[in-house]
Amino acid sequence: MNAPATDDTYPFDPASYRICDSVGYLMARAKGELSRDVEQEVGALDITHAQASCLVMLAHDRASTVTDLGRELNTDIGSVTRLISRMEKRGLVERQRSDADRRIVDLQVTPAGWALVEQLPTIFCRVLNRRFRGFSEAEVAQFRDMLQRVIANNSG
Amino acid sequence: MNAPATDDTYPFDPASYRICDSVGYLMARAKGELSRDVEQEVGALDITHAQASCLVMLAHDRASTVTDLGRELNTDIGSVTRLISRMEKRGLVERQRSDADRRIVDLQVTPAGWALVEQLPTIFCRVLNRRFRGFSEAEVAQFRDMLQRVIANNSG
DNA sequence: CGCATATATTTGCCACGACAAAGATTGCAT
DNA sequence: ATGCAATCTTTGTCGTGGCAAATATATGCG
Repeated sequence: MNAPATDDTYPFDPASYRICDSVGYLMARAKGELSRDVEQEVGALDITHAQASCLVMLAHDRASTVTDLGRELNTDIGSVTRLISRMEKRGLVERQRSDADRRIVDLQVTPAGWALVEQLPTIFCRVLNRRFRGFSEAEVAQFRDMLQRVIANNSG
Repeated sequence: MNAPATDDTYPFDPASYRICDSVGYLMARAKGELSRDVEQEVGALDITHAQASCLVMLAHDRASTVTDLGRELNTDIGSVTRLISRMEKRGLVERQRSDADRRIVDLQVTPAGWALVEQLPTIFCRVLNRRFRGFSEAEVAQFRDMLQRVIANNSG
């Protein structure tokens, strides 16, 4: 009962494909629920999920430029530029042209930004605890591992 | 070794939160990779991932109106309206106001749409087979099950 | 030095998703 | 039958993501 249908389509076969039980569909759905939850929670702080992620990355020194943010968050740099512009307008971050390399614009989280950053881990964990209710620690670890394997399978 | 760190923050704790190994981050990342792959593949047919999903839903009779599509794909109905308009302009679907209930607009896939639909399962499976390389069937089943549990955990 | 190449950022354009408001139609309750 | 609530669709507005072009700066090479 665990035998693959055919060899070179294992384990996914177009002939028996049903979108409703496709892992792809379920991934999109689960990620959508998680995102929606976070969006709602951070909405109380008047920011979006994307803005919250950037704030955390900047605050934890995982990024200091829009290019860094694009790489870490795996999103388009042009989008990040505009996202940062919106946050700058709201006084959450500041731009500063680098003297060492004048192509670079360094980003800093303002005190107003920090006030939000401090609340984010709590919010993220609240959402995760809700969504992963019923998961043992081992299951979460296994889930994380599977996600990393999916991410790693990126060539050919 | 399976004991939770603390009771009410189990298994996610803000104090030890690091975005880089957050399951939320990994979910977003993995889904992003999967989506990007599909986007690239269906791009050859000159449609987007969202359009492909709608076509499949309509073709497999899992939806016949924009409201159906919004519910099944878990996205905003207003977005679907515009998405269908773009597809209608391209001759992939047709709108027909229902006689039985004139509020309803029934959607049909045109022959041009069907020509694309027939190629989609193959494309989806190709992407999945690439991304889930190294997964046993049991692992895929387990992954699917976990995703469904995440999706089901939606109240409080 | 002068020039090609690479890097960092910004901007334009389009597609998409969320939210809210508006318009049309239906159905139910009084 | 009238009127009100519910339902279906569309549209406006905003934030975001992907792609490509434009700009500015840096670096390396002759």
